[in-house]
Amino acid sequence: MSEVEGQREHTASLAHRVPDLAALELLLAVARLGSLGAAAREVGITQPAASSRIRSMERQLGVALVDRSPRGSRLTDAGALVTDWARRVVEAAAAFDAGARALRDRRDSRLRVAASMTIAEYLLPGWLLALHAARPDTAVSLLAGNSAKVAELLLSGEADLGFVEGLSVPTGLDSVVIAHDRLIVVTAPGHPWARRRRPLGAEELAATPLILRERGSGTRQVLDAALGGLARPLIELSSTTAVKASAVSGAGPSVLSELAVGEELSMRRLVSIPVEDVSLRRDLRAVWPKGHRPTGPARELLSLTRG
Amino acid sequence: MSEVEGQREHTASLAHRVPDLAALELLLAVARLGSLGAAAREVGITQPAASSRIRSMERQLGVALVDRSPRGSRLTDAGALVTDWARRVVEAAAAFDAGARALRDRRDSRLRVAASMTIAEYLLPGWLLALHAARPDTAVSLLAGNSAKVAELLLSGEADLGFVEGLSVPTGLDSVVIAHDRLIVVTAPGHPWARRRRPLGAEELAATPLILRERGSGTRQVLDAALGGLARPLIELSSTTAVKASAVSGAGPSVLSELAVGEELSMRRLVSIPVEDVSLRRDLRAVWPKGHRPTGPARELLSLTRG
DNA sequence: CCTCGCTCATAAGACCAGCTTATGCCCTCA
DNA sequence: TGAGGGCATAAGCTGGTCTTATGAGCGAGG
Repeated sequence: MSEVEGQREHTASLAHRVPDLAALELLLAVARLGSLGAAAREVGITQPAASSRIRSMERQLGVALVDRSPRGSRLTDAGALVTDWARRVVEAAAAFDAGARALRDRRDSRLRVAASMTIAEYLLPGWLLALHAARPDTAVSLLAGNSAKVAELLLSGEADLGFVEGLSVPTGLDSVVIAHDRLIVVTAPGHPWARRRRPLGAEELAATPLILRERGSGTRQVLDAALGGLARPLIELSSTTAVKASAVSGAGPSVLSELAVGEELSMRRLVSIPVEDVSLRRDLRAVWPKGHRPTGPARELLSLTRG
Repeated sequence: MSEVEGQREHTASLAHRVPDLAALELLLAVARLGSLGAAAREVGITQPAASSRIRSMERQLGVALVDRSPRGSRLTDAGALVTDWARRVVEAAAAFDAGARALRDRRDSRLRVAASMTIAEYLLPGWLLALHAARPDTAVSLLAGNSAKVAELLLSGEADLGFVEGLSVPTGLDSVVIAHDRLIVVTAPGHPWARRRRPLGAEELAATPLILRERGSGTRQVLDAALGGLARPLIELSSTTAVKASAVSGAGPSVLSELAVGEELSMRRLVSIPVEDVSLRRDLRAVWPKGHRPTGPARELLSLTRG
């Protein structure tokens, strides 16, 4: 039966083929410390547990990862590669954790951040990790919403620092531009546009039905403004995620923040279509109540975002 | 040691705070399908199992993720954010899986790829995912080594397509440049260089002891060539990973491929120091035995890498 | 030369997390 | 008003993973 099982590999989910996070962290510890036992101590398990965990990982992957010797363990070549790929997974998990933590500690945190969706999704976890590295004892809480909501939270004193993307700064707030974002036209690699030689024109873009966020979203506002209110929806979806999934599946072209599609582009699940004559840049701004310059942890976070 | 180690007191490891991959995949399925039951069917478990898994995830994170109603489940605002962060983790896991799979199927694969370490670590998993999307039935195997090893594998017929980074093309091979890589100078954010106004000059770089890979590595070769063989090592380490860890911990400045430090830069664990008068670009090339133009799956993979 | 100290491996048993099956309630739609 | 889809709860089982206890290889130092 177990040979038949091999055929089902396609259907088995990732979770069955990828070691769990604890195992990946253990592998990183082994790589760094050069010994199973030392790695075991670091992650708080016994040496036999570590030995068995690494061994079952090697079985699962079908590759020898470490060279064990009576005076330590070193990574094999394959192990070095696997460790590096594992590090990416662990880093993504650390970002997840930083975000989730901020989301949970809604109440009594020292630094309460309000951010628009795109920024909260794609940039904030990284900033939080950096902040944690610089000031480990700063507890951050996160509230997400659109620009109006961010302004409201700041003005009512429920948030200390805000981040918005969009064309204008809400009244009553001071701001500084911390980065730029560009909306880009994307399609699945199979779409005819993916093979175009010449950039897309504004009229052609406006004339083509697109997969879009709903009216009122920041992304949609910028696009409508750039095209003069003309964007034709093929489908309207209520989350960036849903829009991406739809575009990846080949339903049609879409316009999305470049922040949102970085991974998809680098993995070639989506391709970017050059556009001319359309300005799809927008500013990302940090904002705070007029006159109340950020201080303390807010200032610290702000300084981290200006890279 | 990393300072993270010091504060292990109540900071349980990531694995205890981040749901496992199966749970994250389930969450993605719920987001996509709008129902716990449907998501459960998709990932091959029963509805109560899914319900309980999501619930324990909400407990673990301390945040409500889905609004359950008698006619389905929708993500809460926080749930939408968490789902997006979860997607990053799952994508990293997918890249891990693609790489590991290629590493395992060393033998009878239809496409045998030989790649230098940097490319194998940072670029290949993404390409493999893209290839898998385009040609799901292509089995790929991966052999990693330095340029000479790649050339040897190609010439002896043990590999169909190779990827190398470096200054020259091994003899006997044809090549095409598929991308460029740049070596960049990085330090921990606390280093004095991080606050420089003016770019670093070549002499200053050559005069400063750096954290480096060992002599003979591709990275080191390029740096030595650019500086005229003058690079002064502060520490010499045998893996990119070790160099990065050392730089992050603040041991000193280092010179690394921008491919290797993307995450560190975006998370601000490292900062990039501008340099002038030094050419640290290098070509990344696909290579194959002279005369034998890639065909079939090799050609397919090649076309994916030229984005 | 022997013993200590480090390494890793193996075996046996305990434990706990998560699954399945079996139900029940709620809501909507025909 | 009954059918169907949606979610929650309860009880029991299974399996993986941990721990403790032990053995064996290798190197350094008295």
